[in-house]
Amino acid sequence: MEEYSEKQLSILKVAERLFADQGFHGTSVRDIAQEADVNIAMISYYFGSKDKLLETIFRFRMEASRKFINELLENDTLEPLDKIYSLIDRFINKMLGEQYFQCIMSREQLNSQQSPVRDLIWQLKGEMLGLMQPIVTNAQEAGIFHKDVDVEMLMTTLFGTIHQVIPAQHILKKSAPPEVISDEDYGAYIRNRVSTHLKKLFKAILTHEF
Amino acid sequence: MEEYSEKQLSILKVAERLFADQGFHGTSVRDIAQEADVNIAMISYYFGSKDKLLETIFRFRMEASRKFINELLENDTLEPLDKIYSLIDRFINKMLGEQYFQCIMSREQLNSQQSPVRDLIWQLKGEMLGLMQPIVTNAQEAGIFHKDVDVEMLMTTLFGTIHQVIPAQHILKKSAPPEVISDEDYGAYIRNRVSTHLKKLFKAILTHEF
DNA sequence: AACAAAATTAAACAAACGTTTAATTTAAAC
DNA sequence: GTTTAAATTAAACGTTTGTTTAATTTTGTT
Repeated sequence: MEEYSEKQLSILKVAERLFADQGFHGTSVRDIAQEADVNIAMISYYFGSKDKLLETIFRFRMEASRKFINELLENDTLEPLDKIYSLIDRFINKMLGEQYFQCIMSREQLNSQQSPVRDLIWQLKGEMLGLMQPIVTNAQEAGIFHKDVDVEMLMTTLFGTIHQVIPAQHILKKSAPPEVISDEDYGAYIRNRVSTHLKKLFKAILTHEF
Repeated sequence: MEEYSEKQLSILKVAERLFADQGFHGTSVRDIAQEADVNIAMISYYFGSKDKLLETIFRFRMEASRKFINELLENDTLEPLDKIYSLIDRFINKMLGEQYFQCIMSREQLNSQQSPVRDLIWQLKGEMLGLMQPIVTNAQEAGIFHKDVDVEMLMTTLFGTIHQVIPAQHILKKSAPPEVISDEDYGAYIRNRVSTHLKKLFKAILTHEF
């Protein structure tokens, strides 16, 4: 909807990184202003307050997530399992492509007192579930997937695994083959590793004979 | 090692809850002092500083986790899959039994700059992996489990799923049968649901024919 | 009872916080 | 070129922050 100037975007970008690295309360508006190379007052001037700044980051990313979800709905020709595979890969790419924001989400979803940000998070998660649920259900009714699968928990595993991968990358990195050197190589290595793992996991539980 | 007085324990308990609910920087020592019904100065007097207080909480819980790991090592008579099942259940009980602390861990592991607390977290995670790795590897060599399983990622899924369940409980609650009313009922319901899900998941990926 | 050590308190500390003010510069419109 | 609005600044605002001080109370020991 709204558009942001370069200066506003640079504030949003810096704030997102710092909130991710140090937490919302661990980051001061002076930190943000300094790293974004703007006057402190500009943050209130543009966004109203520090809280509103966080909210802006969320609305900004969430809008993109909505688009993302709608795009996923258009994969209607694939078979159920391939749909799931496609969904997994897109989720991984999306979430690992905006790791700073995902860090903020990981943090904010833990806050006990409700807030606009908290509501946005669970709203989005609901929509994600609403995306996956019918794919699985349809395949279950068609006899392709098993009946006794807890889709809500499967979604939890999907989110949880990726969210756990983000801070664990420096550990997972150690198992990478020696030819993985550059940051790009490394990003591709992680994506592939998570993708392979999750696809196996989902295929196994959705189609395995018990 | 050290023992703590009732007053100290009450501070630790309150601080753990508040850190979990509002984050470390989102909680003031005045908040803690007030809820624990002690003078503000007592926190510095007992623990040195707010940072040291957090570190104390971590050392306190980690010591228990070490014991927990060592107990797990004694299940040597079970078959591989049952070992895994036992491990899953114990992890769930342990982690859902100290949800406040797990919230703090979820948050702290995201911090980019290293700290004593951060080191402790990854140290413990390494030990957890060292616990699971040989169980799977032995079973793989015995031909009971599949070869192509990424144990490190499996551990990531285990942690990630449970860590994701903690803040998602108010959502997962909605699917509970009507006879689940009390907090205890509800705790048991969640534990069982997560347990069932993770066991299916692990069994499927470890023993499924691809 | 007298003393020493530990525990507890209210008050004060400087530093950092988010936000606002009022003055100034830049840009746009006429 | 003048006028008006928007953007930008440095400085100050009043709180709140974590921590310390110094005085007092409690506790334990002889």
